[in-house]
Amino acid sequence: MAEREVDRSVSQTVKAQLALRDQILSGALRPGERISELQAVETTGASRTPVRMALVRLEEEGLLEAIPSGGFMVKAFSERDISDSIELRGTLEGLAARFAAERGVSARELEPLKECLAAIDELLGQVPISIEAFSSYVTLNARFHALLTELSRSPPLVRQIDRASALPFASPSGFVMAQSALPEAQQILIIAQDHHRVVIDAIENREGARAEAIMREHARLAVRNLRLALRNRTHLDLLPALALIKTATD
Amino acid sequence: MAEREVDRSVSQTVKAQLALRDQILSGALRPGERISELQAVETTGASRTPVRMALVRLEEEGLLEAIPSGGFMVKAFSERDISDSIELRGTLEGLAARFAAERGVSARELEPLKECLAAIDELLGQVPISIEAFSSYVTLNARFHALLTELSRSPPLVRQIDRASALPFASPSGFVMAQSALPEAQQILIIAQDHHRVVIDAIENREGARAEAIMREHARLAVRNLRLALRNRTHLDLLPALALIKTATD
DNA sequence: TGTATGCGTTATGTATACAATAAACGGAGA
DNA sequence: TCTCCGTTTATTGTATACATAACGCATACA
Repeated sequence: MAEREVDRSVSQTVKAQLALRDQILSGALRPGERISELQAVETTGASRTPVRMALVRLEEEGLLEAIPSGGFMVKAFSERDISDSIELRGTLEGLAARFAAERGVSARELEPLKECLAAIDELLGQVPISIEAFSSYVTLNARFHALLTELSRSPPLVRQIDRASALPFASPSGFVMAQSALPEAQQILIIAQDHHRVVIDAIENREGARAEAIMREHARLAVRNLRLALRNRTHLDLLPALALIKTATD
Repeated sequence: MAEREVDRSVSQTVKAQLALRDQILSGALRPGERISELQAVETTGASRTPVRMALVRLEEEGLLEAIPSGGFMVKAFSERDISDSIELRGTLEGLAARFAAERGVSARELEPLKECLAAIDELLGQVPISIEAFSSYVTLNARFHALLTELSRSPPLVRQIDRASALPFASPSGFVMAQSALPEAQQILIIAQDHHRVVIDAIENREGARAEAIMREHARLAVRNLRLALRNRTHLDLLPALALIKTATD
């Protein structure tokens, strides 16, 4: 046996999955590129079995695509794939918000969301917003969306929203990051924050339709601004942007 | 090596996945039950590696749940999980219908859908509907929904809808089957068929909002009737019903 | 010169052996 | 008799060997 350094604190499968995801998101593996198992074994430090398990998981996650003749390749996404994914996610979050409103949420359950809201308000108070504050915003925003999703009390829906977020740009953190280069960034964040406030209000008042509508609008804002960001920075390759997101959210 | 009968026409992984799914859907493996790899190896005829791959895929599919200490168990679903999944699916199909309407669909692309429609009309002409005709209906209905989904021209959305259908009752075939025991079954099918007709019309006339609304209504009909079916047959355990569906759709 | 065929190389699919961990059982002590 | 701890056993996680199929290259023939 090769003197492989084995880290026992985490399973080899998980280790391999994280390592490979990193490689994909960082652009080390380019879209369309075939992934060699042996190469993956070398770069991840795991052996072939866990590597294969990781590859299967990443395929189900949507980052990889099975090649009919065998093996996997990194999936390539068009701009439209990504904007569709954002809208898709918004639709699901809309459903979650409606469920929350219709099923009722206690004041106690809304507390953490309001804390998020307040924390974001504080960040947005700074003009102009610093890069560190922006990074905090990304984290808080992701937390807000996760908490909101949970309010639906619907495990299948929560699961589906998690899956829909696999495409990184579809995540709330993702689109926000894409906008960060724009001078209008702060205005966008202020509008998004208003959406957050409205959805909470709608849920408190048990207005399901309103809660749903605002989340869908929230996603449409994201799509519009993704388009804007891509237009303003024509050189912005999606993949490096993904790497940026990863750094910011970790 | 044991004299294992190896079927080379299909990969062992796929074979194991199909076999295990059958076991879950047929009720041979009950919800909450832990799946033993060794047992799965015996029942599927594949060896441990492909069995494990199949287990990972089924987990991602939502039929299995990973046990923290290792291994997998069959996931259990509440009635609400299932009705939520149906509504979830309806929401996604609504988005697909809207995309189709907004993005435009040629008459040629609508042709197969209209053929489906006509074939279903013919089946519904019989009063009362026979069990064989009902079985054909289930197949045609599933085909209609699949074709409709494709019209969205959005790979991420198609993928997500496929995933949402993993919970068998969430599939159009599923809920229909659950209703089959009811005397009102035929009336329900007639209403559903009307929905199908309306969504085609809306797409043809590029009325995105109307196309979306009718698909969501379609799902709500399904939820109402699932509830009704479950109430009328209190002894109806969900799992045996799944077995019924499987038989009908194969 | 272009194409087709065959062989060799390489990578994937599969099987199984080994290691490590968690559960179950039994025994001993309070 | 109940509880706690140790041992045993079973099951999962990992590694690797083997089989098989695909790809590429080279050579020969048209």
